[in-house]
Amino acid sequence: MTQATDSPGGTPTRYRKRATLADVAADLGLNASTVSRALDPSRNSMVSATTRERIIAAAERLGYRPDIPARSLMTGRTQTIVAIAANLGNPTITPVLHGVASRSAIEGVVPIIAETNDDSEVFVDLVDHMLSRRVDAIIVMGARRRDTEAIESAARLVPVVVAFRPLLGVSVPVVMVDDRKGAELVAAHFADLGHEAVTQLPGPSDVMNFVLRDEGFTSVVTERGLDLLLAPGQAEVPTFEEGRRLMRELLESGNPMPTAVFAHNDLMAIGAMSVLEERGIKVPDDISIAGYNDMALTAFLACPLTTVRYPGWDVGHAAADTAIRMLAGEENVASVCVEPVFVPRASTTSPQNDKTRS
Amino acid sequence: MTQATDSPGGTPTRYRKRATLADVAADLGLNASTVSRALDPSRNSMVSATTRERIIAAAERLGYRPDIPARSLMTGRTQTIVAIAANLGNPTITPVLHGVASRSAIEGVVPIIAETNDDSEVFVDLVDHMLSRRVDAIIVMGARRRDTEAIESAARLVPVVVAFRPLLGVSVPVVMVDDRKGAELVAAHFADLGHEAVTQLPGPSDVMNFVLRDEGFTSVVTERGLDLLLAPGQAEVPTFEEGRRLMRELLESGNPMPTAVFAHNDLMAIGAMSVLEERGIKVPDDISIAGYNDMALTAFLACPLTTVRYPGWDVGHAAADTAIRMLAGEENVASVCVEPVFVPRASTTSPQNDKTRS
DNA sequence: CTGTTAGCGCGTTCAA
DNA sequence: TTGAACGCGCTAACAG
Repeated sequence: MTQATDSPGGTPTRYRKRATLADVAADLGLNASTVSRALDPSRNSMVSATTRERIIAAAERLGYRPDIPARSLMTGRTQTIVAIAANLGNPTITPVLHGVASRSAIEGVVPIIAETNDDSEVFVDLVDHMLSRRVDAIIVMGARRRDTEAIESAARLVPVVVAFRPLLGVSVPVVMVDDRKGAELVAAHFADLGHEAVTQLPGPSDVMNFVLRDEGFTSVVTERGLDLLLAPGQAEVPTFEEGRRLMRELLESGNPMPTAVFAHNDLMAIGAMSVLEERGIKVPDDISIAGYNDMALTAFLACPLTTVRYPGWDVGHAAADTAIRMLAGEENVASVCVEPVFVPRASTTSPQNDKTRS
Repeated sequence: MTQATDSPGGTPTRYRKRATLADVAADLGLNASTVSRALDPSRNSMVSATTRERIIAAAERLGYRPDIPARSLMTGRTQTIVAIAANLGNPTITPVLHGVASRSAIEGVVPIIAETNDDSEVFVDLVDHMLSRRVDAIIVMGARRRDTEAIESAARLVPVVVAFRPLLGVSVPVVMVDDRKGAELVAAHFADLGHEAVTQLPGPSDVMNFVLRDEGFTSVVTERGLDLLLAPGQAEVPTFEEGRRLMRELLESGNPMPTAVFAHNDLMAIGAMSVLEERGIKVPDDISIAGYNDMALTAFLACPLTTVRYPGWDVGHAAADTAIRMLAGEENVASVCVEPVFVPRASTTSPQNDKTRS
């Protein structure tokens, strides 16, 4: 069986050719148009009940399947939207994709999921490729500031929605969580617990989420009269490793130590805690730590993490909904802002004593 | 701006029409075929260098993008493969998708990611839909036993690869991790630690992974002469909640208690540990727990989890590679089996005393 | 109700 | 080296 025999000389065709409308029509001595009409729910009333049934039976028998790319050539729609993420390894993205898929399914639209690895060059190529595929709409979930131009450019051809990572000053609808509010809740929590010197481990400032978290945290900390100690730097990428690095730098800076630290996401928080544990510094007794996102399992860590729940599913659902409404021709579709939820756990408590080292 | 004005009565066309080959050709007083040739790297040698450059410049200027669906009508290829997962919420799937994307990118193939929610009806519909979209290949990552027929049927039309969740007796290549081996390593670890009475919290038996884990664990436990206590039942779905349920049932069964438990995945293991903690039973002192998959963060749990690393990226990469090779016409493409890695952590230790309750 | 014709955008084939 | 004609599978528009 090393040689296929069904085509004399060329590439062996091991796969069955699919039946077309013409095949079904020929089988019944009908015209392809009639078959097309009989098989389309919105037009099958133009076909007599008897021939319609014959057609349906024949289509079934011959294993007919509509050819969506061919159809899209006429209709201009591919029934496809694409969600472009920065990194599928980010657990926070999963519920967002889930929400997108859920809303799309209702419309018979299929989401394509693509990944940029946070590389702007990849982003531009990917958008270009997706336009070539004639996707009906694009949901940009991995935007950085420098991607604005590419987004505006794509938005002249198809509906584009920015979600997950917001972007300011962009002319397309944005679906986001109120990260400023989420960070404000963390700061208020620190203040309520009686902390007086706090700091943050900031994420990269070209991702708007982290800018908003910074702003929200800073504003409430200032308002409540706490000391906002200088951050030890900024993460290049918001990962476990970078959380470790920033916490190490904080400890080794020789600056006054805070009694509470807001890490801009859970992974960084966990990285920070791992450094503290290595050095015998107790969380939350010696230092309180809060994260952001409420990743899976943060409730089951050695020290369950105080964090802010990121309602990813809702974001994805709203993003797909927005795209689909634009696709339907709705004008001036509004941006959407979803509320985060503060989740206090064991990693934060009142300051135990004044061993703030100088 | 509530009314678009560029089309008299119909739907407002707010989006720019894309340029076609014919547009570029007309702009230059050339024929579309020439433009087509000039823009295809494999045929542009048939065009004089000067006109080629004029064409490339004009295409750029007019914003020409190839229309992939239209092209697929001629070539029969859509440059698309689909990965069908049971549940994107499963963190173990993410690296697999990552691997698929990574291998596909090399080929210019774009992976579509779809989700069945472990519903066989959805699975069948989805496969049907993807065949309608003329995807070039299908990677089935969420197969249950009852899906075999649908898989075989699809495999007559396009290359199909089963991955992640293996399926036995299927005529298509399977890319899997040696779960039997992984479970054997867990059992051997228990035996080496001196445990004498062990059991497992099994996942659903219509997912082959769990059958293999059961077989591997059972065989080594028997071989090494340990008591294999009756499992408290079987999880409907391999989740945190089901892990809790099984552990509760084990504790309340009145049967002799094991000193070590193998949960068929990490989520179930963590669920089980949460029940033990509630009841004041210490892990690993009173009871050892092992999981499977090495999910993110399992190293940072209250009690870091002994587990088996699931090399998801490799599985995804190999699955895409297999699909692409089939697509290239390669015959009798072989199945692939990737080796798991045992990861001992703090949740397992030697039995501390004989407080096995009767 | 059904058939005919045309064309979506592209690549292929044959001619020039 | 370039052009013209055709057809992929489908739907839209018009005839009958």
